[in-house]
Amino acid sequence: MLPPGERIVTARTPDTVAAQLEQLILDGVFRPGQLLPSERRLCDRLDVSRSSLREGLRILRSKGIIETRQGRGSVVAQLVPPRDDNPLMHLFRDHPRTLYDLLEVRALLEGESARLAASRGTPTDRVLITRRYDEMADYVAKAGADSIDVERLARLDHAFHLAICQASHNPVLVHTLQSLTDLLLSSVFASVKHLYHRPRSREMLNRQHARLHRAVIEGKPELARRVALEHLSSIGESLREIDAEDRRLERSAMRLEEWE
Amino acid sequence: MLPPGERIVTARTPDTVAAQLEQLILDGVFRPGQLLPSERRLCDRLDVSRSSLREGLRILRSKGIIETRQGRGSVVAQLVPPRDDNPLMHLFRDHPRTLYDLLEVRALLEGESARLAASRGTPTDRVLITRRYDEMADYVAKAGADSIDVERLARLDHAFHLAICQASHNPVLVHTLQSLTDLLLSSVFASVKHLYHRPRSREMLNRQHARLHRAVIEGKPELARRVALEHLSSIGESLREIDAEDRRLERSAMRLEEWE
DNA sequence: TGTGGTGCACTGGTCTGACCAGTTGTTTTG
DNA sequence: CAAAACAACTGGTCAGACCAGTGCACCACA
Repeated sequence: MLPPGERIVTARTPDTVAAQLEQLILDGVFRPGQLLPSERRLCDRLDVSRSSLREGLRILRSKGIIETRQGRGSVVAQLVPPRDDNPLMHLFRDHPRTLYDLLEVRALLEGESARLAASRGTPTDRVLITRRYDEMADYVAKAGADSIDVERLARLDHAFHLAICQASHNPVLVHTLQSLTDLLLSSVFASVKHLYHRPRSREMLNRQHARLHRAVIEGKPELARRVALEHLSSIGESLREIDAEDRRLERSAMRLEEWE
Repeated sequence: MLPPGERIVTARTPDTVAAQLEQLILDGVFRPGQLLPSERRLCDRLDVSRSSLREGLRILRSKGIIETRQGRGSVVAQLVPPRDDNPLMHLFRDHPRTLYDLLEVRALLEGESARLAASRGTPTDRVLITRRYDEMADYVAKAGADSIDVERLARLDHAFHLAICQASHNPVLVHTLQSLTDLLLSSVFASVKHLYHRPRSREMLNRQHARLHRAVIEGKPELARRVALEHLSSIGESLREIDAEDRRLERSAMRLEEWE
């Protein structure tokens, strides 16, 4: 019996081809700028068909490891593809205030996304949005107030908002909002978790989600936008409150340390 | 548009296959979680050999856009960002329709940025904005209509908008807008250039810049926002005109009905 | 003695058709 | 009725052919 979720799969030929060539490049056998052997030669050498070899090369090409020109051959790329560590991460480290700037931008985008979803959303979109909403509402209703799995709730919450955004039918909007959300979660997930822990905040979120869901489903663009804006701005306020409390705790902890 | 220094090369079959399938996914013809038609069927439909089609699928697979299992088929991936770098960046490139989605989001952000600049901008901000505006206006006035260096004008234009955005005092907004602008310029710089080449568009841009500048400097947030929105939407219209004039409607050949 | 054209031997790009190997639903069989 | 066998898909791989660019050696002409 195989472990659930994990699936043993025989390594595909193109993947092993790519891995072997990558290793050769790492080992310095093929150096940057150097011309690789021709495809036919590589087939012989690695003992695979040309189709599989070509798919393997395709993998390396889309990683930016080699560059290919017809009639010429494939060369090992000179530059390592640029890394994308997000410059905003640094901002968060040094300036907590950035969190509220982030919420400001997210509010703008969430608002527009809700507005577009209400005006452009297809029946299919509405079914999906409602499904996400029900999953979230059901979980909140069924789980006792104490036994709530905050991580799971956060995922359901996120899925709901994502469904709305996708109904806007603007991939750029989806992507931009997604990356801001990732940024938010990766930097201050701990704070966001507190939102779900406090009964008062949780009830507020529930009410707002219900209103947002209704506005979108009933096709009321301006209302949807306004509700989304309020939603985000009250999240901001709650985070401010939590922040203020944390500070108080921190101060008292510091005072405690001084005496120990 | 190709990155500078890149040769113009006839589009390879697997690349166009990947681009076509990406477009269909973006259009919602194939939705996340859905099973794609089988490779043989896709070959027939796209009129390419199975080898080329498979290389095309390989491209999508290495971008994380589809997942494939032997004997089962290929499904559109559920999760959008499984990768460390921005996978959708690839998806956006070379898809003309996405351009207008991009402009839609940019309009939203530019509008808010102008509004905030008008309401939060400090005297220093206004001096800087005015300086950028004057540089741009002076250049347009001095240069004869024929002898305009479009690249330089585009830089001045961009600097003006950036100054306004920075006056919003929201680093997240600056960063988000900046990255969308980069995406825009790197993908369709050629089209954008045309805007400056046409006297009619250029005069329109000048007028709108003047009005935007005035609204921000005089501290009229709502006016500034509205002017910025109009600015972006008329850019969109002009690009649509250029696109329509320029060429090829053949892209709409493949649409939903054919796949059902 | 250059020098420009021409051809050939490479390179990758694409197509065809065959067979192997998993998956899944149906049919047969105990 | 359940389990085994089958059939009809799916993707995975292979071999061989031909097309299309590239670059170099060679040769004829100035």
